[in-house]
Amino acid sequence: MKIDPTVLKSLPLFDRMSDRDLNAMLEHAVSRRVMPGDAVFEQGAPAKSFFLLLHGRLKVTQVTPDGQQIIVRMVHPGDLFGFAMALQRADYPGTAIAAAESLTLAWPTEMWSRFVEQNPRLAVTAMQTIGQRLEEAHTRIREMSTEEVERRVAHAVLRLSRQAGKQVDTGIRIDFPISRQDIAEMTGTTLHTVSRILSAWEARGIVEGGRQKLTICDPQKLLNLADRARS
Amino acid sequence: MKIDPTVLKSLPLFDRMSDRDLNAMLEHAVSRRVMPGDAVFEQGAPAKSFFLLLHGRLKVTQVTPDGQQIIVRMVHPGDLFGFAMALQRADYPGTAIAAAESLTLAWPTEMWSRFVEQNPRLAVTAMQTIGQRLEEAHTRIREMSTEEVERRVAHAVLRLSRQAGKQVDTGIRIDFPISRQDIAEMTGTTLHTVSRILSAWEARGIVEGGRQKLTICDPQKLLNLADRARS
DNA sequence: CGTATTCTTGACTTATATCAATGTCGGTGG
DNA sequence: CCACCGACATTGATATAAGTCAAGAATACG
Repeated sequence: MKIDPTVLKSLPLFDRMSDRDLNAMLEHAVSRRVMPGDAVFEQGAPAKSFFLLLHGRLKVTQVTPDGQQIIVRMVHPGDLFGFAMALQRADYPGTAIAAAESLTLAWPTEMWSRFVEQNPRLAVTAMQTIGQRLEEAHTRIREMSTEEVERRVAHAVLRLSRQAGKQVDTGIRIDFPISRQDIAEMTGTTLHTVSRILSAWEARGIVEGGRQKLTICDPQKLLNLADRARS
Repeated sequence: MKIDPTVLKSLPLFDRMSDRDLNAMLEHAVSRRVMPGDAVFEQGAPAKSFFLLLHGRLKVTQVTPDGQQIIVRMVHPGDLFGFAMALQRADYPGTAIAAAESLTLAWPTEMWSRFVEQNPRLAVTAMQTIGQRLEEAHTRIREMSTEEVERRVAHAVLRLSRQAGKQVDTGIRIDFPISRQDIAEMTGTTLHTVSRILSAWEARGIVEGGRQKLTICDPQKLLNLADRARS
């Protein structure tokens, strides 16, 4: 595998790791390019590997028994994903699909406990990562319990702009293709409602929409919507 | 501290630990009795300790900036709780309140990393614990996104009966005082709606209510409500 | 007992889903 | 290069689940 170790070194997850350990890890890694719409792994499949996203953007989805889909989270460059073994289960709880062309690094599941036991520091860092994810999940539960749809969408869009925002001339552009349906699945609503909300915002000059595109023109107004109730 | 090590030994979290390590941990532990309504720690307070619940029942709550409360999770005997340090934060993200008289064991936060580094096995187990919690959170998000209130309440009640159910003559009784308001805060709805739902179920012989009481008489019917949509 | 929670129930309102068209974009192939 | 197709988006009309408002009743507790 020809992966530049300095790329990994820049990630908080690995920055405390020695060069020797890092190279040992890379020895076992397999990289793979994933095209938009392709799955890295599927819900329910045996968890043969765990992954690191080097470049691109993934969405992790789950489908309910009756066929409804939700987006569990977005995976951004530098994120570990698909470590089902940490959850003590043999299969992946969700499906990881590329939203944009992506580059992943994969390790065999068996290596996880070896790496962790050899390198307790990695264990601590990994735990903090899951902890953060748990906190994000609680935030989402809190929002879904207490906020009406418009505020939830405002929060979701603001998060996206922080995690995947790219400065362009008219504002901050979400840097990967995202549909109304996607936003609906992230906030627990329908694409119709999202469409109406974004249309209203566009009329007020807060955002600029488009087919699988979204640009935030006035982050301040969006923050107001998200924080104070009923504007 | 006079705590019987065999009690801890029976918990999955500690069963692989040597007697020596276990005793070393207990050396630093402080036990405390908590009366119903009392808080073990408060949201936003500095995370001085992490805890283990030996006996009783706690609810972990969060309040939103505008004063609405939600129940993040219930803590059952044997559960670790309040380990904010794993989330890499210095304060508690929620408040832990005793629902019934409880007995907790507390360690100073600083000890966590020491224990973990001395005992990698503990790290792995702890990570699995957080992982399970993450999965529970995702389940809740999925339910809140796709299910109507009655099914969510059904799922919540079934979970309670699994985690805190006690066989009594008329069915399975939730073994701690729980109000309609509590169930509402666990499912993202209002106490009115919960009350109506429980009344309807009582009329159908599925449950038996009461002030801060709840008994499941017909788990099968409840499962039907939870699984199949619109009965 | 009386006082304070907790619970129930009815009437009304509203946010949001659902149903149903129609419009628009962007890529593919003729 | 244009035309067409499929995916995505918009928007109106209507339905409805669940929230809000408002009393009252039941239960526990001091």
